[in-house]
Amino acid sequence: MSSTAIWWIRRDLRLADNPALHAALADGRAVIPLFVLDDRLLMSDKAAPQRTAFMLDGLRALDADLRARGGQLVVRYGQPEQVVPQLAAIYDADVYAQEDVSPFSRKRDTAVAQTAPLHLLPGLTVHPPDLIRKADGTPYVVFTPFSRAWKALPLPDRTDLLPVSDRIPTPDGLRSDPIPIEPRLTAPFPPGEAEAQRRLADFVVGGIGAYGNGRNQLDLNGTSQLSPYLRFGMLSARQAVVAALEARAAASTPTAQKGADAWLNELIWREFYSAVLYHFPHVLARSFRPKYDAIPWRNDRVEFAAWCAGQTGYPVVDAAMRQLLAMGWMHNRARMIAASFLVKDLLIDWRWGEKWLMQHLVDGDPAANNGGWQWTAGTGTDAAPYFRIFNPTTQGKKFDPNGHYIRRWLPELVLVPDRYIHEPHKMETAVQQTANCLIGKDYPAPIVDHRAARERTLSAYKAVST
DNA sequence: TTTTGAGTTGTTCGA
DNA sequence: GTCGAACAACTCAAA
Repeated sequence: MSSTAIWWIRRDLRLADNPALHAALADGRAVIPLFVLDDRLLMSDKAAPQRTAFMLDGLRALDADLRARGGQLVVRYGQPEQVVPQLAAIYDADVYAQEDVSPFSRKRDTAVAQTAPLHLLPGLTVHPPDLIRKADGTPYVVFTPFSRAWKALPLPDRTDLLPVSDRIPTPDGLRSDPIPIEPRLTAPFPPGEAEAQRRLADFVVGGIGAYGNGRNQLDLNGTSQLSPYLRFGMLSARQAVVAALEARAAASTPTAQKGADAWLNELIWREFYSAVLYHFPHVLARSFRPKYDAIPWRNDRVEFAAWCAGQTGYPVVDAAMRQLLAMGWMHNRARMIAASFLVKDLLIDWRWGEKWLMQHLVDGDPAANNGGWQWTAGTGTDAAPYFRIFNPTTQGKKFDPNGHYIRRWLPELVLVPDRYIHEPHKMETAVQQTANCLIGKDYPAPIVDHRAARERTLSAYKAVST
């Protein structure tokens, strides 16, 4: 056996609980921690500058962690199909990597495996996506039975988490290309494994107990905000699930138990949509259910631009879209409201919204993002019935009752009185002047009438669903 | 193979 | 203001 192995890093920017790194280190081998910067991904039309910047800074953090253990990160520009086999040949090294589910990754890995000894290991999800199947061998397409089957499999506990090695030696003399610098919105999500662990610990102590209801409230920080870290594997899915299970076991009140259960459920949704993409890769291009590809989308470019910019005249929708631009992240409830508005009020193809979010989300994950959009559009697995159309005003009143979320992201509405905060266009002229918010000038009137838009969508969907 | 119960996240209407 | 029913059937999972 060669004395060197390659740990090919993709979505596992961590040292702890890392099956690929663990396998590479077996038998005391030196390890080449390799990251290939692939222009096909960096320049893809679904790439996001914010996500790339988060990843690049995450690589810098990983490099520092490796150097503290006698190693270093090796970065190469190029295509893995060339870079990985070349390096493997030079060092006579086996290659270990965490298996991914996207069609791009699977095709790439199949190609690499032609010319390099590639070993794919689990870790993206707790249970490998092809493992959970119905009795007849076909994959689940409904969440609840999937989650039952998922929970029925052996679940990890703390002793299953792989430890970090003290020494991760890298052979001398390896060239590493410089990690590019991309401007990053600094505040919201400092990258790195240590930060991910801190946040997980904080959430388990301070947030998970109230997660059950708090996660839906737009004006609270009730979500875990761990998604960017899960996206790049700075936190492993297994670490998150262990934390959820432990929190559930330690819960002293029904509310706390409910909170832990709710978070575990969200993590299982992540596993579900990973499995859906694995088994049904066509969902990235088309509706899961083909009949919905016939919906006559209006695809009005002016309205799409208004949605992207947060200028629809529906405050909660606009706050959501501005939060996305400002943070590279959006509250989960806000994602549903904004998505429902695009698809069912504007009747714009869900793929347009899916792409826009991928272009801006730090946590943008093809499987979860696609699953969420197809759910909202009613075109996917276990999707919302098409007649379930969010009322943006009602949603705002319910989940942001005092307008704190709206005012945080829409400064032009700061002085609008509470009673108008969800419907600013109903202010009389005098109130507009007092609030320093003229409708049509400082803030738009609604670009569609919700009631009419709802009827329009119901008939469009009805026409294709029979 | 057939049957039966069930299915993330809502809204509107009318009593 | 609050409540239950209707929305519109359909597909899936499992017995």
